[in-house]
Amino acid sequence: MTKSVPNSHLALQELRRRIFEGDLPAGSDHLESELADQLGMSRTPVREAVLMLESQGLLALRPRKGVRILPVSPEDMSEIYDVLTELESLAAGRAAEAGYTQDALRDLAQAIDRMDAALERSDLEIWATADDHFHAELVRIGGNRRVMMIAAMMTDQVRRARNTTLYMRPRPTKSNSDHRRVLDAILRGDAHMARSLHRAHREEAKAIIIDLLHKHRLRFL
Amino acid sequence: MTKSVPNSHLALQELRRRIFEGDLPAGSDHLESELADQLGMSRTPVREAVLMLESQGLLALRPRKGVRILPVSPEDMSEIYDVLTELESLAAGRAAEAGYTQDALRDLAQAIDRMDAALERSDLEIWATADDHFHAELVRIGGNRRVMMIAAMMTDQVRRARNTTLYMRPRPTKSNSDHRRVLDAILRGDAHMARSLHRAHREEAKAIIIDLLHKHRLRFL
DNA sequence: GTATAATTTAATGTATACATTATTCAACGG
DNA sequence: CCGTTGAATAATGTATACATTAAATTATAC
Repeated sequence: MTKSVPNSHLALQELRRRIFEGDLPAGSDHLESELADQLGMSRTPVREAVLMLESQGLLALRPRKGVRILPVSPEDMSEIYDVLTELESLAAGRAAEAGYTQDALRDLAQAIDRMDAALERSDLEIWATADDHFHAELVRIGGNRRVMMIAAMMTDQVRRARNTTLYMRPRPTKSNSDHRRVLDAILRGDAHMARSLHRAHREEAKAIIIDLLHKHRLRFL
Repeated sequence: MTKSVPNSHLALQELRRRIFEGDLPAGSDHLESELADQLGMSRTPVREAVLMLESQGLLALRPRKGVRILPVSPEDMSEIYDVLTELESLAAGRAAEAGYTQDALRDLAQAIDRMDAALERSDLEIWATADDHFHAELVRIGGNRRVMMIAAMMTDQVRRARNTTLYMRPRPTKSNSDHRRVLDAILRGDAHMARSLHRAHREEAKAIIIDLLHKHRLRFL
């Protein structure tokens, strides 16, 4: 028995994958009919997927010119990191106030452990995956569904850029100790400390990335 | 010559209007075909509009049951106000850093004046419109397009609820003096002060509204 | 009378044909 | 030769017909 998953949903997934993996490069244009052909379905579900992706800021519909996969400029990165800084800090504070048990925070702790281990082996891919997980989980336990949704959206928008800069930046050892201190503050229920620690963490990350983009003259990704 | 505005765009506008004005009440269900009939167009553009509205959090698609106009619960209000608090405070700080001239801030100042005048006459509708304008303009001069988009989305989600609570809450005189102090901090270029003043302003507003909802046993709006 | 299975129904999901319109390219006039 | 106009073109926007499928309803067995 084949479970019924709508084509529009498949199109959404597949287009997202192609954007993140670079099969649809930043700045490239594509006709609805081309995409439909490639995905083996009609324009209708593709169009629906494209509308979703537009509202998520991953591409732009340019009438008569096709859909453009949106590049991410340094200014975009700055905007996105600013939003993430504010909302994740809020989440960190709220998580601290919520009084989670150590057990409920195990997922966070394990993500940090994976980051440490990955860093030992200099496996930046694994490190990045665990880092993403840490931030997503932090936002989740913050308990605000809208913050979750917005943070996921912002993270998606920088995903490609992140892959590019990952191997340029210095080894993120400081990042790991930051994470531990944030987790510790949450465990102790120190909301103010969790907030400000995480804010500082994000602001540093932003500064490093933006600096990197300028140094390497990366006008967009 | 007839200006060419796509039906899907008309549908979006008109559905938004009907949601905000209560023609499509919170919690009500509607079939795509009904909406299409009412709007005098086929299902296709209506469907596209509905997908947009779903991604903006105004309605939910419930397969086989029609689209549901999403009610806003006190928990939703709390989430939304938290997001607005963080992002508008960021905007206030950034606006202060940007070093705007008095002239560039005229729009903000005028909005405050309109609020004062409206309050004199106890015209809460006008006051609310000017208040919306103040917050939107504040976010605009904050210079982060993503913050603008998110703030607009959150504001849309509480628009209906706001209309309901507007006449329940005490006269927002404190609100006006808050606004003046925020504007003053921005003018002086005091980012830290602008941030914390606006944060306090929003946190107070949140507390008042949430309290009101509980007192009046308003489980959703 | 109740529970289960089969059938009907009604709504969405999808394909396709068509309408509309911005762009392109060519013809024409200056 | 350049600019303007107008037809051709190609893409999106829209309507509609159809396929699919979850829900409702009926029929049937126990």
